[in-house]
Order: sequence, then C-alpha cells, then structure tokens
Amino acid sequence: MLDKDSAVPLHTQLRNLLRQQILGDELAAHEQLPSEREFCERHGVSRITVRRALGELQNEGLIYTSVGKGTYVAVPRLNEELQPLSSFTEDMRRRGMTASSRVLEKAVLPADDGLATRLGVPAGSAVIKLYRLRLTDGIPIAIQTTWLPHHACPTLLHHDLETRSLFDILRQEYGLRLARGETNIGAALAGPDELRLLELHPPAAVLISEQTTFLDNGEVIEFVRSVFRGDRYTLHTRM
Amino acid sequence: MLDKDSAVPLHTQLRNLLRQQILGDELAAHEQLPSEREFCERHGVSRITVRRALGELQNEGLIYTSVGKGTYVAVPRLNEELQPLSSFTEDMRRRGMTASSRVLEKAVLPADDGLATRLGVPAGSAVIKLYRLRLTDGIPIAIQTTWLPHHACPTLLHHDLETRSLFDILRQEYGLRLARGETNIGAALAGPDELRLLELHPPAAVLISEQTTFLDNGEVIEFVRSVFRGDRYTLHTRM
DNA sequence: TATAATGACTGGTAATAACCACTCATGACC
DNA sequence: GGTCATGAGTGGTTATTACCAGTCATTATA
Repeated sequence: MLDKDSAVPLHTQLRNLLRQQILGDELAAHEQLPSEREFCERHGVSRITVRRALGELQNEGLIYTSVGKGTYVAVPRLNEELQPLSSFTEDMRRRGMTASSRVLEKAVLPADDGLATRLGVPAGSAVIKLYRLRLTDGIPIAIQTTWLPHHACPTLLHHDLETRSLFDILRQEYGLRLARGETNIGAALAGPDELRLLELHPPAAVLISEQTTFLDNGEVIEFVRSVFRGDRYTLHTRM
Repeated sequence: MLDKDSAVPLHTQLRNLLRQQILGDELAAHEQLPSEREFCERHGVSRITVRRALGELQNEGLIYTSVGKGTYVAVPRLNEELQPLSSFTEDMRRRGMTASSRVLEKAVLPADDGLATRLGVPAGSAVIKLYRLRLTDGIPIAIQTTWLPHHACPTLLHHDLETRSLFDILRQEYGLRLARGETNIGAALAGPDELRLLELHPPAAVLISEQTTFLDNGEVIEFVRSVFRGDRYTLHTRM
C-alpha cells in the first residue's frame, strides 16, 4: 500500500509498486491494466499522481497506452535491466564479473587545445589524467584513458581508484549529478602498445570508444577513451 | 505566442518555443529562466502546462533546475541533434551524406530457432530477410542483414527498398510505432566476403552491430546485423 | 558587529475538476 | 440482417488551488 506520510513521493511509490508487479511476472504481456480512474480509487490518490507513475513506466518501455482503449503491459525485455548511465565497474558488476584496475599513470596536467575543447575548459587549465588497464576476473579487457576537469574534483587522485568506481566517487564525494553521456564507437587494428597490454597477437581488432559524460547542467565532467579487446567484449546500448 | 485553439497541445507549443530560444542562442548558458509562475502569467497558461514543457526540456538536457533557486539553461551540446531512434538512412542524411542500398537478397523464409528467439516469434514462422550493401555517396560502408516478422509487414518487399528508408515504410505504410532499440557492438577482423564487398585489404577491422528494434508494446519489429568498415564509420550513441 | 529570525520566492508534490477525441458494445431503426 | 446513433468508458490536456522544503536577502536581536 502507499504511505501518504512517507518522504518518498506517492507517484514514485506507485511506480515502484507497479514496476515490481510487471517485472515479477504477476502481469502477463498485453494484459490490460486497471484504468487510471480505477487506480485513483484503489490507492486513494489523484489522477495526476497515477498519470505521473504510468508516464514514467511508459518511458521505461514497461507499458503502453492506447487512447479510448486502455493501458497495457508491454512485452518484457529479453535481458537484464540496464542503468541509464553506467561506468565500466558498474557495467561489469551487472554482468556478474569483478572489475579491477591497474593504474598505469595518474597526473594533473595543463589541457592542450583538443582536450580543452572536449572538456569545455580553457586551454592550459588543469586537468586530471587517469591511464588505467581495466581487467575483469583478472583478464585485461581494456585500456582506458580518462580526463576530468581538475576544478570539479580537485582531490580525486587521493581516493582509491583501483577498486572503487569513479562514478561512485564523483557522486558521493563531490555531489555531482551525472546526467548524460555521448559515445563514439569505432573499430581499428590493434597497435603495438595495445597488443602488449591486452595480450593479443597480431593482427587483432579492437573496439574504440570515446565517451563524454555530462552533468545535469550540461557541463562536461569526463572524457574517456577506451580501447577494448574485440574478441572479449561487446558494448551494449539502448536508445 | 501560444494558440489555445490549436490542435497541438499547449505544453508542446511552449516546449518548442523555449527549445527554439535555447538552441537559437537567445539565452546564454547558466542563464536563469523566468520562474514557473512567471511563465504562467506571461503565456496565460497553468503551472501544470509550464511544468510539463520544462520537464521535457529537462529530459532533453537543455535545462536544469535547483529547488529554491530556479531553472537554468544548460551548457549547449557540442554537436548536432540526434534523433532518439534512427535508421541508417536517417543517420546518413543527418551527416549530410546520401545513403543508398544495393539489395543483394530479399526473401520470405521460415525462422530458425535463434532468429525466432530474437524476433519473439514461433520457430518456423515466416520472416522477411533483407540482405543489403549500404553505400554513402557511392562508397560501400556496411553489409546489413535485416530480419522482420512477416505478419507485421506482409507486403514490405513490394515497396521501394533501394532509396526509401525502412523505418519510413514501417511507420507510414503500416502505422507501426517504433519505440526503442537495443544494440550490441563489437569489433572483429574482416572475413573474405566482407573484404570483397566492402573493398578492403587484409588485415582490416570491422565494426559489428546487432540491433533489435521494438514497438511501443515491446514486441520486436526488426533484428539487424550490420558489418561496418572500421576505417570509415563510427557509431554514435547517447545515454 | 555577529547572529538569528523573518519572509518572499523557488521548484516539487498533490487534490479536484472539467473537457476532448477516441473506442466499443448496445440497442434502435430501416 | 445490416446500418447507424447512443452512451459509457478510456487516455490526453488543462485550469485552479494548496502545501512543502529549500534558498537567500532583509531585518531584528543579542
């Protein structure tokens, strides 16, 4: 039941309740949900609250509506849930693997022109560089270079970067609200360094991803260039 | 100004108006917008309408809010606008290139087990197969194999698939509401067929994408396997 | 002067009410 | 029997009103 005195909003409570029912297979695909007005009566809330909860579920792709007919349960997803914005660590955890890092280099440097443009900071201003080898279950999977504007997280390099997720640190230690990411993805042949670090034999294909992550105010919080082993990793996106 | 008698909802009108102002650089980054209540007075609408318009802009990442302070313009995007769900044709058009196709094979076949699972149809049921070479400005860029459930678009192969976008046909001719897509992306070395069709010399890396597209009711409308030239194409996603 | 209380203002949540276009089964009519 | 009007029901849009917690400048107090 819904708790009117709870700090968590009613529409959030109702959304979670329904999501749980849908994901828990209590409702079959294409099954019709109660009407919005019926939800109002059942839970003693207004239609605005119900519509907000249903609207969010619709955005998640869990239900769909048809004017004049009703609201229905969508066909469930094949795979796991995917968080909207995730890091390598969180991605791996979701796949049931343990992610770790070996920090090859960490430094605070002045930004050159290209990097300054990508991070949206003045050329020459301080940026944090993090050059890491990423491993899952001990196997090298990717070479990752991360740049962050120094002013956004000045003490970042003092934290534990080998085991803790970078996103966790940014969210919890600096209260940053990560909102959006853009990624460019390409393929290339592995170069000498990549062959060595990723333990590959030539010729080998690598997946190259360049991701920019934004805060909710649109400012860039990080730029990441990742080189993945093509034979052991696939990226997954949802649009 | 907003038109109360228009068929297009007020919140949509207001959203478009504000989006135009923000994208048109009439408002600077981090500039404070009028308060919600002031928008109400200015445009003679209720706060629900204003909040809905602002909420959608916030989801788009164009503005951000802070309780007790106000609503602000986000830092503008670096690049072009990206439609949430697009096809190869639309993607190319956006990059200012002309997309075309050479249909190498088209057929209606019974689905084998793997394909039936991916399309969410019974094994053995009819599926449409479309095997195409995709070109931009005459240069081969990708080899694309598309499968669709036959019952969803039985007369698809009668339409012009060389120049017209598949998504256009699905939307306009069959009234299908495409809602969501999931993509797996990997890298590999090009095989013999790929080397020949994409006019590559070994060794060459290719980008492999497997996309599943869903309707708003969650059913699969297509499954596409694309093999891109690694040296001429990068995928772009937003999360 | 430094601190605390006040109050105006912000976005966030929620209830109530009304109308619209659309769907669909029912029943009246030809 | 087939057609058409009716009306109940559905999601979509919008207005009005109210309260909350957070922010911040102003004002009163110690």
